[in-house]
Amino acid sequence: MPDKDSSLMWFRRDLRCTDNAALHAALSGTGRVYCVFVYDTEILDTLPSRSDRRVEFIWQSVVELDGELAKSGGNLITLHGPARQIIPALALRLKVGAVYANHDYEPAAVARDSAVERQLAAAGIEFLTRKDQVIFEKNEILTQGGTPFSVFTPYKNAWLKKVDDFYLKAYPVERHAASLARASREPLGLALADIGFEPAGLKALGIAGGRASARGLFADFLKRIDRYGATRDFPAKKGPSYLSVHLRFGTISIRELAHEAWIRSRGRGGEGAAIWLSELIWRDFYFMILHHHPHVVSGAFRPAYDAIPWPNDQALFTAWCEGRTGYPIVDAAMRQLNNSGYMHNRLRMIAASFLVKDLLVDWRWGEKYFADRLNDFDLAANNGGWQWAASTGCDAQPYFRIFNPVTQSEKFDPDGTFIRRYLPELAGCDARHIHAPWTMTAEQQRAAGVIIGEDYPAPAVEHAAARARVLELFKKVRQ
DNA sequence: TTTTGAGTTGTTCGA
DNA sequence: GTCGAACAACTCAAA
Repeated sequence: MPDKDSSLMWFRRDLRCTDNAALHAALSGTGRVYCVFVYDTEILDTLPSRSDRRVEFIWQSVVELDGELAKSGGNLITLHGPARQIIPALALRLKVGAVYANHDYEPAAVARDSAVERQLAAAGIEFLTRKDQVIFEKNEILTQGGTPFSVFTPYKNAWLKKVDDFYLKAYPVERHAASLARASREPLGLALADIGFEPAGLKALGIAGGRASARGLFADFLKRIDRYGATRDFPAKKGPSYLSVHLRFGTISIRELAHEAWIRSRGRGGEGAAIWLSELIWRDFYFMILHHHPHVVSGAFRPAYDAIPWPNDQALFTAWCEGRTGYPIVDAAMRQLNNSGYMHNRLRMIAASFLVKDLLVDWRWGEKYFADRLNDFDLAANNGGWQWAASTGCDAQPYFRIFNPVTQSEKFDPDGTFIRRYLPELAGCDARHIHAPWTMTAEQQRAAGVIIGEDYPAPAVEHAAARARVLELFKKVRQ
């Protein structure tokens, strides 16, 4: 029989023991609380490589989390296998009365949690879940008609109207930490090799999992948050918070970030904080969209757009993936992604727009490529971003709004600093030509030390012609 | 129910 | 170089 006096906290994408809703709920009960993290093979088996930056990040965060729990006398049971079987089995073995976890909104996770809940229920064990990774979820922000929003701005206005200290306050986990229970660590140790993965070089990239790293990034960002609005669009500048990967795995709490941004946004000079808060609201928005419209995982938010006959030229797609389209801003962006697992937000828009509207490749190909490589990959945000860029999503940009990769480059990397960082072959180009190096004369190319077509590719497509082609493609669907 | 105003991030053209 | 309009109509949200 389950022991009503103990429970199990199941960590997933909430790898911290401060300000954690489900952990707080578990510790607020009467009994002992065991903690577990499962390296879920149903997820890990889908990864393209055994050397994955996300897995290394999770591993580092898990090790840190175990250390934090140990300070209060607990520890983290770490297991490897299919979570939907492991969690019910562990709950039975520990004889707990309840399993606690935080909500996950991805369709596959929802299905997994339903399966776990059914198995637990059959054994008389409760499965208790909490909202944790967003400020407002599901149906908390609705139109006056009681329906979910599908346009961002009115959603954001309603969000800002509703938010207050109550929704932004931290869950005081520390107060109850004495209830943490210690469990034997068998059968799995804590090494990355134990789950069949190798280090992926995070340290060399200056990335580290865990809450301490997240806190450091946040403190640094707060020093420049006032300038966020003016700097965020320039990939060569240190504008963004770089917290996305930490938000993805929950090594920092969204409440902690949103609370600080909200307070500052209402103060003097709070414009930067207000813009950043908007980005956090976008995050809530896309989780809400995914909850209400799970079909976006496989197709367009507006199904009519699934009829677009994308030519899907494999060679063009490969050139895009490898950063050799001949458009420097696109190629530099893709090499940043390939080298580091990160891509600046402005560049995500430029690269996505280019793949879809210049190379005429199905947005889902690009979505998948990003999903496999982004350290901060999140299904809801990545899907929303791609559908926005492809003009197939809710509140997407209009189909005729097509980024010009040269204009964008001139505007947001005016002196070519970012391009030179990732395309050393173009380092000798002057700021006037680096955005469109094919416009250099043969003599200029020799002077710059780069021959177009040899040292750096000629443009894969001509933008003006590509623009006309994609407008035609959309025209067919609209008729 | 009907009407009205508005909509993340742009580009191009012509004056 | 700078500016406004057109792009092309549509859907959403609120009055």
